[in-house]
Amino acid sequence: MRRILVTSALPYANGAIHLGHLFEHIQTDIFVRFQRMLGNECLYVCADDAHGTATMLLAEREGTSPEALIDRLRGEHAADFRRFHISHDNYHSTHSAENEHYATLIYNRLKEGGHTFTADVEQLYDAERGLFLADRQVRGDCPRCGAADQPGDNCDECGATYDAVELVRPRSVLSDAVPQLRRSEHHFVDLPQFQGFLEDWTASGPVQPEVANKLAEWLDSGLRPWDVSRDAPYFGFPIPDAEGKFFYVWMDAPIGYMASFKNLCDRTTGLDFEDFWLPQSGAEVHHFIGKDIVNFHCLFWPAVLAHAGFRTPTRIHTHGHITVDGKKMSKTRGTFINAGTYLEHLNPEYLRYYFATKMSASVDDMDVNLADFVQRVNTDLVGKVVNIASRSASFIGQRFGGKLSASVADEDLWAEVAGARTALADLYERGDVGRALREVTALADSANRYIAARQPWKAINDPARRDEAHGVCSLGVNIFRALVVYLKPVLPAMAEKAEAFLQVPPLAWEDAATPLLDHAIAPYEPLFTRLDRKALDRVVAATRAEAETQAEAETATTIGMEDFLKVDLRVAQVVAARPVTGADRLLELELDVGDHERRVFAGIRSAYAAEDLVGRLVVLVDNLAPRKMRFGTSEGMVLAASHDDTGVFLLAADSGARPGMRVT
RNA sequence: GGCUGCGUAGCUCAGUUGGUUAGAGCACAGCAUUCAUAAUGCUGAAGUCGUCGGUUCGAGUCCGACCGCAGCUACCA
Repeated sequence: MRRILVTSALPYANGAIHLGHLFEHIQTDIFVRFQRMLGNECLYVCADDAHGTATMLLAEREGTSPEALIDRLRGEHAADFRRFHISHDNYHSTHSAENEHYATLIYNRLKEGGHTFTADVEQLYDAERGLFLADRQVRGDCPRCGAADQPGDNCDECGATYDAVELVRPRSVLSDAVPQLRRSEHHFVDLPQFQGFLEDWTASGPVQPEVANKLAEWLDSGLRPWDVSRDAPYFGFPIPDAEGKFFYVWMDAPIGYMASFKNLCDRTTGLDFEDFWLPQSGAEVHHFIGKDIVNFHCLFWPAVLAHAGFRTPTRIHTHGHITVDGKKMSKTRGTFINAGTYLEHLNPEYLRYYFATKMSASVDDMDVNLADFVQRVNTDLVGKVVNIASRSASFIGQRFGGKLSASVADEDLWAEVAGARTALADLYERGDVGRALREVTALADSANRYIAARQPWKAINDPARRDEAHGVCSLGVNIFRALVVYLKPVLPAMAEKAEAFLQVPPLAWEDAATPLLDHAIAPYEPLFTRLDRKALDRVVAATRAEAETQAEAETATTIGMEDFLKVDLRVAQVVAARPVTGADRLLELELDVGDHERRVFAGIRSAYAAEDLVGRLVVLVDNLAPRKMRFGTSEGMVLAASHDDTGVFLLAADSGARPGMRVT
């Protein structure tokens, strides 16, 4: 028996559980349930990632304490997962006594081992809010290309990477204040020391090949020391012997896996933390993560563990991201679907099944397609697999006293179905769940073909062929039972209903090897109903509505007339327009504003051809501060309406308006 | 910008080390069937394998450039 500890990445405590979290947890849960069906000891722990500036600021905005906020969210998250049948053995929090213990212990051991140091860092400080700003919390002009309003780590326009302190005209996204440069002492883990260790570890096979390539890139370019401290105010654990310093959230987040497990051990007899986490442990540790957090799990985490006296992970299973209809999940498109919204309208097992059909051992992204979702569930699952039980069982109940035949009617077919369990187990073990489900569907096809060929509905009325019909229908039920075994990691609730129908104890993997003979079953009741496309549309509509409510709440602050009048809006006529070479989205416009002219770069090239604009009347923000761009200086802004990806629509003045007229 | 991947029928995907006419499921069309939750079976149509160029007797597969998508680029988490 293998002893296996499994984790999913910790959801962050600043929002609800959505499709992305669900994909990962469903993937993990399928692995876990499969291992348990094999008879392995498999423990599955997770937690909320509670620390960091983001939770602190969200709590402040909601007028509550960080502790109250994270408690509330942890409760919501755990409930959402439970309703999706995610079988966590423990769902803890990184803001816990266990986590503080291990974070401190690990840090101290790294320090004692000479793997840490301190150094002064110059960082931008928001004096208005009284805190240091992360790179993404500062925006300004790109120091290389001059593009306006770029984040503090790299430029979206030209792709340059830089430090936030290099930004031209920086401002804080929290308060809009101009940040000050301040010096602060930070604590580092000396990652370059672990270069050789990580090269060996990566090569020893715990990650997928694509991930190994990515890691090789980082290792080849040389590791840099890892800054693991943050200045107060910060919501996190204090660093020992360092006044006003806290552990960076990514320092204590993976340790949260250990803490959650420790918390489970403390209330479970016979479960020992050290059996799983000491270097000589014979147990396995598996992490399931998204490709966006590979660096934390495959560089920092194993290095930190190994140098603090713990074992390293057995395997890190990295998955790709989800797109919906080819695009990133989006609130305005209604595809940023929260777990709670989904559950109001649909059975969670539909989603488990559909996601499962998409799972593979690679890190490819997966496209979720709503039409495909409906079709997969209805055709493959209901139409093929469940249909086998449905079309066989009624005869067993009505004509054969609810009893299955005493022998197998077609040994070859049964051998095909029962014999698939080895290959299927291998696919589940490797994480190739989508392929496993395709195999299961193919087995269902074989069964349906067999039943159609033998026509039990005709044979049953011929006394000479009555036994044959009994045998065919009984084999149908037995094949269905084997398929339920194969699907049970994906569809635990359906499997439970099937077990009641079959009148058997909980099915284990090896039960697929032996048929039920001369066995009484219960009357058949529909096990799984079809997925209604309208219900799915309601989920999308509800999601879109939530997004709109939220957007309104964010912009509904009223302003006085005096604020509005600060904006000098003018009618302007397009004198000349041309595309900007080197920029995909920009048009350069020359505008007549009555007594003066303006040159403006407008991001409307996707919607308007330059020649069509000449002569048009537009509305211009005349007193907008000039912006230096890569291609020149833009002296104003032309007003246009836009919503998400529906397009850009210029505002126009009706005929009769003259260039230079004030717009109020 | 650099990097890791991906781009194959309307949709979702398979295509092992380059080897004959490129596969599956779904959707679609026709036929059959009626036991089954309009569920099943058979047949069919559908692809310049992102674009351009190269290597080779031979390229979906190898190489290069470009386009598109996703992610990373270490202080968003």
